[in-house]
Amino acid sequence: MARKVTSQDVAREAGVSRSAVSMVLNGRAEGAISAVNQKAVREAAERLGYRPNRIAQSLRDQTSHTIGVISDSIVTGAFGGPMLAGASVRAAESDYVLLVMGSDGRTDRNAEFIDALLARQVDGLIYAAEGMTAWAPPRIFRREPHILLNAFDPSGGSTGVVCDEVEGGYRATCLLLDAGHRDIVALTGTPDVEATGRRSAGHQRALAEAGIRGRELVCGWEIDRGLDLGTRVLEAEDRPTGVVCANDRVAAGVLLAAARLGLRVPEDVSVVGYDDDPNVAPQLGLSTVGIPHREMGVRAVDLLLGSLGEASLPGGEVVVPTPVMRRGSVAPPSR
Amino acid sequence: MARKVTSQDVAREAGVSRSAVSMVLNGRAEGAISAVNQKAVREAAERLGYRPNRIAQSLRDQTSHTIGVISDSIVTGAFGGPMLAGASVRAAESDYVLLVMGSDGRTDRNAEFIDALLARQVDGLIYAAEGMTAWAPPRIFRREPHILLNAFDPSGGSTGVVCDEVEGGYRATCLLLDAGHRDIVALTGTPDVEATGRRSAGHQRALAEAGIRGRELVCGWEIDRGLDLGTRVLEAEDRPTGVVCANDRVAAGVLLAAARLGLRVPEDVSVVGYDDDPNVAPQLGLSTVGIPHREMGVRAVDLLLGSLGEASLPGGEVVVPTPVMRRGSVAPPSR
DNA sequence: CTGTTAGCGCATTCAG
DNA sequence: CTGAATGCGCTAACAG
Repeated sequence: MARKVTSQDVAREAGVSRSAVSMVLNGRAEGAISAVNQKAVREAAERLGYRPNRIAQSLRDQTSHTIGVISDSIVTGAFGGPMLAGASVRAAESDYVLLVMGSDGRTDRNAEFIDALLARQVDGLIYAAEGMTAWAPPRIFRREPHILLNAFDPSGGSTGVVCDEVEGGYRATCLLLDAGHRDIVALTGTPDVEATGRRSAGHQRALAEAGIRGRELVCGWEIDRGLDLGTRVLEAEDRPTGVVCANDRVAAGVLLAAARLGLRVPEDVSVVGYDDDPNVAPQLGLSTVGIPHREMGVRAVDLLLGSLGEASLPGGEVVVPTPVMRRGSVAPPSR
Repeated sequence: MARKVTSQDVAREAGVSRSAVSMVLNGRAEGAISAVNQKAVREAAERLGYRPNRIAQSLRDQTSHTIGVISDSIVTGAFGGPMLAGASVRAAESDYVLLVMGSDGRTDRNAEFIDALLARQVDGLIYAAEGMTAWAPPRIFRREPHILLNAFDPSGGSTGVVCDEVEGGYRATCLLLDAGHRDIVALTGTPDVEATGRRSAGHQRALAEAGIRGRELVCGWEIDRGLDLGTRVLEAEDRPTGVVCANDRVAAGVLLAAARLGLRVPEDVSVVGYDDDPNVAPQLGLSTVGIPHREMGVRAVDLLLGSLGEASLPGGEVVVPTPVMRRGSVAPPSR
């Protein structure tokens, strides 16, 4: 921290007192400071490039205008970014700033991180996860205003902003159903991930409403798994007319499998992804269900900031809707 | 900021003065405070859960132990994350914390962000970019200790941490050359991106050393472009035996194209990617050149922190080497 | 209308 | 060995 200009400097330059400077610059001058002096203060501040020291303000006001973000994974994949961006921009709008600590996998360091954040007097805490996770906030975390982002408290005590995975699973399947498909295979993610079960529930509901039974195969999350299982499913006797995938990367794998087998998409088989992965879905023309990461980040900061004022958070899950993206990978079945 | 326990509270609890507390907790107690009192202080601090208020410390020490990170894009893609993670972890090691502001594309807000950061008395500034970019730091930025991450100052005045793109392009091509390929096509990125030219230079050098001429086709960065150009290149009369791609997504597109054309990889054609994209390359078994994002983040913080002490930054580019990843997508040519 | 004072929490003098 | 005093930069209350 180099030598900075203080309100004292401005006061001297303008020939007034420090409190006069403070009042003028904080809009508390009306009916208190003469117009000439107000002008003098403003000009002096401008000339000197005065910027109030927020550290000093924080100490005095007992509020740091700072939110601590902690995560063991946000900083790893493609989705943490937009979430952070949403949070950062929303925070900036309210003149807040994000203090970010990411351990990139070492969850054992979380306690240490929370400590560092609290020592810096953050006004609130966000725990953010890359993929939807159950996370039980430790007591030290719960004692501060806090919210979970893309995570939920299994005990339901803390509030978590998540997207509507059940509805998402439902909508993904409807993409196929609405086009007339009756023979559908779902390539699901791994059961260790919470979202897998929820999407599956939505999927089953959609199937039930249509009065048909589908097949679910545990696949995983990566493109090579999509290639493997996609190949197996598409070269079988009972080849389905539509495939819903765990995510867009898996769907890309299925596209690859179809290509190798000489099958056209969507003429011979329709494919639906999940995530609306910005690196995959638009380029491949994948119909998919999006996860509004950015919006979730905005929402979390919104709620957290709100809870700083009065309304305390209700607990449980705040559900953000999942948008359906219709692109070219779905068509009516040919048989 | 809820009611917090202060050093005053600890002093009262331990029955000593505030200065005694300060000395004990800062290791300045030897030969100054009696052992009994030292113990009393430590226990009282523990019991009360005392955590020194870093805002107050900052005000006093004139150093916030905080680094401002600003970016218009880091928060968007898959690579900003690891960079941030490296930076965050390295900073934490030195008891620093990252204040992150990402505009997610709105570069016009940078000035506003820098202001917010400076008002918070950050000790240093990092400008981070998702993909290597030229960025001329504004004066207000240059006045503080600063460094660019995955970016460089066209004027060379400021220091930027970048990876060795020329060498990367060289190595990518060598992957093919070393396997015996003599008929190579390069699918390059768009010329607006600095990395494109650098990789191309390395590519040409490798070709020249091998005494052969290759073909370069401007392709772009997305999987659909790889599919398009891959198809065109692979179905042509003069089909090459090896293809080097702008990145792993393009390579995935080429793989798709090969599959559709009934060509096997690597038997019929070898493919090399770039980036070592964690979502693509390992799963597809892509031989590729990695970009050490995490390491770059570490390096930037390292240098910045170092420059806070004494040694000022040299200016120009600090180049981090690019690792070669050999996987299964390259084999000797069949003809 | 303006200037002075006090105190946010801390670490460092300097007297005792 | 310890306690009181000082100042970091700011704003609100209060006295002039």
